[in-house]
Amino acid sequence: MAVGGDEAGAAAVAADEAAFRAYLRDHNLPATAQRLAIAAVVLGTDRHLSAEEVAAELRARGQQAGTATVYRTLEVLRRSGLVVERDFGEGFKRFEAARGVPHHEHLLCTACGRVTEFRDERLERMTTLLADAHGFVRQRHRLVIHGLCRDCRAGAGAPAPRRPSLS
Amino acid sequence: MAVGGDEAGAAAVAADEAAFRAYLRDHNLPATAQRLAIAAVVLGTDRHLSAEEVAAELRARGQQAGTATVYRTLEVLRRSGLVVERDFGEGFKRFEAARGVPHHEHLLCTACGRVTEFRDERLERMTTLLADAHGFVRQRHRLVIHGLCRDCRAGAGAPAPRRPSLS
DNA sequence: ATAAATGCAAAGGGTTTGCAAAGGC
DNA sequence: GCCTTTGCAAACCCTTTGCATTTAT
Repeated sequence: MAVGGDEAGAAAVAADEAAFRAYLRDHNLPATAQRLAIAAVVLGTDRHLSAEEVAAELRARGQQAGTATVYRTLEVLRRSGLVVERDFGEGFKRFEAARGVPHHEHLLCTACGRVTEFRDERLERMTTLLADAHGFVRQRHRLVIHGLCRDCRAGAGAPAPRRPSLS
Repeated sequence: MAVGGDEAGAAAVAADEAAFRAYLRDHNLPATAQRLAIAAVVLGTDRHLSAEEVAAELRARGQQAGTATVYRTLEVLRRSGLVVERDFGEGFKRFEAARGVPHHEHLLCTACGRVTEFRDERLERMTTLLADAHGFVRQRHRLVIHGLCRDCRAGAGAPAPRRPSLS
């Protein structure tokens, strides 16, 4: 199962990888082969990968890194702002290339696990109003809609596998 | 730190506890002292308690129960429909008395951890439309707004403790 | 009396950490 | 060469499970 390739704009990926190198340099952090490999995996896909999936993809590329290194590097990527950590209540975390997107919501297919993103201004405004109505000053919010994606809705009889193709 | 008391309508709590006894009877499950004590704690508060907090409150009431029993009973309560399980991405789960509320959103104070609930019909409809716009059939959704509650907004200089009073 | 729940402790999954060895800069 | 990272394994947290004992009915 190869991750990456032309899923995400090749140019954008290259730019993100360069930004990560710059971040490492600016913070006097060694640019090790493992760090760059892990960054390439996470920044090179549109998917929301778990730590375990990142490690598996590294292995698939013949670039293996220890579990601890994977977690530590994901934390560095998170601090750099290039990667965002997500928790969909699955019992583990997922990591997503930030791509400079300010904020977006998630649609999660309950059959195949596919994650789709979207952005909606009205929702943005509405959450501010809702918070205000209850005496809160809104800082951020998080919406996840669970449902059936187009594909799974069609083949309702035989639900798609939990690990979908990369579309 | 005493949980319960008059936070939730005393009558409603009594009704829920009776409903739990009925559930146990109907399913041929023994109504043990531990089960009733745990039910009393969770059903008797409006707060969203973690398993550990439930155990602590039991101890505070001199009614102690083993960790495994707490988890097992929380699962029984969940299956009975009287309690709902929540995951706020804190690394553990919280349990909330269902109170027959169909669905609601959460406001989470980032300073003191207080959880406030609210319901909004427009949001309900909007999520259906949003899902539809992306080819999904909406099943359910989950919105958490993070922000500062009224109290923490006021005393901004000295953030309130992570474990707030039961107000 | 019987079948189930309890409690303890051990196992479990995901994640973090301590420390000797390896490797950037 | 100095300082950081790596990798392994142990530790960690929350939760679940196995099993002998206790308990509700």
